Amino acid sequence: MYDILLAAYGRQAWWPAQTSFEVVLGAYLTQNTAWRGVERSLENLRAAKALTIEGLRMVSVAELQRLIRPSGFPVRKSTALKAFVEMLDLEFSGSLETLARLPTPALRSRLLKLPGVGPETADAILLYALGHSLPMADEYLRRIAERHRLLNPPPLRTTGGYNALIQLTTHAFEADLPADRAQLFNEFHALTVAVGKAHCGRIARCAGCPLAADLTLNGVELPHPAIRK
DNA sequence: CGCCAGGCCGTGT
DNA sequence: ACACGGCATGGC
Repeated sequence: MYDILLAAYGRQAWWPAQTSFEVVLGAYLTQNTAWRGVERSLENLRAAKALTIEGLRMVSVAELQRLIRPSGFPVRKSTALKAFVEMLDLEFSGSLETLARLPTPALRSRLLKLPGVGPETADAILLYALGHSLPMADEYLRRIAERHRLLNPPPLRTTGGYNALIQLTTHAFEADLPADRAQLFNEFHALTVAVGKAHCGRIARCAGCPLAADLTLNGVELPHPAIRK
């Protein structure tokens, strides 16, 4: 599946951001939101000099809500972002580098305690902003696993479903060297989003999907119907 | 106009 | 643990 997607879409060079902190902001803002809107919010933040830790610390919540409006849920997301900066200031001397020094399991646990941070946001921050090597999943991978019957029972939109997808990805890359795995996890998720945006929405658009024709598991070809869920 | 988007949270069972 | 509805905005 990795090879098929890489051949179809090429290297994705994720995460699309200039700084690690910008990755964090994007990870929050893209929750259940089209990336286009996130780009507009990030532009607003950039223009307001609020794209840095210091900048975000200084901006008022009301102003922050106005700036991130294009990516939706302004009340929840502004509160969550302020909480992230507060944690950074109180526990990690306001430094992402300090935060990144925690061992992966402790760091993940800490992130999950933050308001507005669930499994996907935590793992995106770990993998793309803090340089930790770990597999991650998202709604697109969940749909792919469901529609191509990669898991039995099919993964649900719950913590259990998310963990099942993480295990599946871990096993799939088991044979690869640890040094390569970070890059493979990085690229695989980016490719998942690439195919997801094109073909794996709530309503599947199978026409032209590189997975629909080629993906086989245990010798069984796995085209999927345009189911809706 | 209706449906959708790179989730997460509170409540009820 | 899981089901379900709410959270908000802009694009198509």
